[in-house]
Amino acid sequence: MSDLLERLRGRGWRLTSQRRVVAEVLDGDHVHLTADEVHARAAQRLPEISRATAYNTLRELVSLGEVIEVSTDGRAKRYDPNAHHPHQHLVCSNCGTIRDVHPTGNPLADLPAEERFGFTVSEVEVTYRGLCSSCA
Amino acid sequence: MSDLLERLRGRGWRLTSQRRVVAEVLDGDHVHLTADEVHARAAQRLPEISRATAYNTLRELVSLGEVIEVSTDGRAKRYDPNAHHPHQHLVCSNCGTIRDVHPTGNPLADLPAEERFGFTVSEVEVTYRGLCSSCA
DNA sequence: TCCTACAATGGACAGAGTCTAAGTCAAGAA
DNA sequence: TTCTTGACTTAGACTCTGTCCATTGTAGGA
Repeated sequence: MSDLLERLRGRGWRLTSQRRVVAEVLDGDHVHLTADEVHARAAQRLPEISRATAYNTLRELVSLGEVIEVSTDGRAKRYDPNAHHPHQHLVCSNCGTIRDVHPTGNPLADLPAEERFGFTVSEVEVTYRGLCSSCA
Repeated sequence: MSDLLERLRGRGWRLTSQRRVVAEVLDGDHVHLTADEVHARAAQRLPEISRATAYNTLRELVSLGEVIEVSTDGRAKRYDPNAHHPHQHLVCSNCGTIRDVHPTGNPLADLPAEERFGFTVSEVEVTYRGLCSSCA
């Protein structure tokens, strides 16, 4: 994630302390925080940061392709910094824990032409659900 | 869908006019209405029906396994009455149109044991995204 | 150092969904 | 048929998530 800031600067992103802490909070594997969680953690380091700024920064990171927006439960969207390694998600139906997973196969190839209804299909999103070891 | 009411009665569901119109509204293929759309259509037939009742009835139909809850866009959840025929969804990224599709293959088998992190995986949800013929 | 365009703030607002207290009614009992 | 009662419905307040806007602040170039 440290090179994220480099990449952003390279794209002409104005680097502010707020944007820096938001980017820092989104560092690591299997990170899937909600916007409010991102804001709360950012506020631990930079108490003045506003909710709107957290939301704005997340939206920009998503549109820059640096972070993926995931909504696995119809509640708050979650933000996944693992945007440069294609993956899918495994979600615990009980506690909501999310893990990044890498299934084999290519689900796009599994959708026959007669099942495409004239759509130009470009993306597939797969969500596995079940119980994690703690909840089982 | 007409036998849905039979099944519900068989389960001891108290059959009210409100529940009947909600069930009737959810009839057909490729039906993916939001809760508010369900309420609006139900209200055309039964003007007094309240929003809370529409929400309650949908929640019950979901927990009875008669209707599937789908959230393809992080906005309002949609309700899919096609619960007894396993299928996945194809969504237009532009206009939001949803179609039921039937991919070949078994995505559950594509998740190797070492990628399951101790989870008991029971379900897979696949969402194909792209542009429909009108939006392309 | 100074400027200024871009970013941050905070509070109002909006959409989706839940909750509650009070009123109503379906369906079994008599 | 009428009565009774617990389940169902209602309206509106409330919560949660997210967006918008007018104002204030500041990063970074000249």
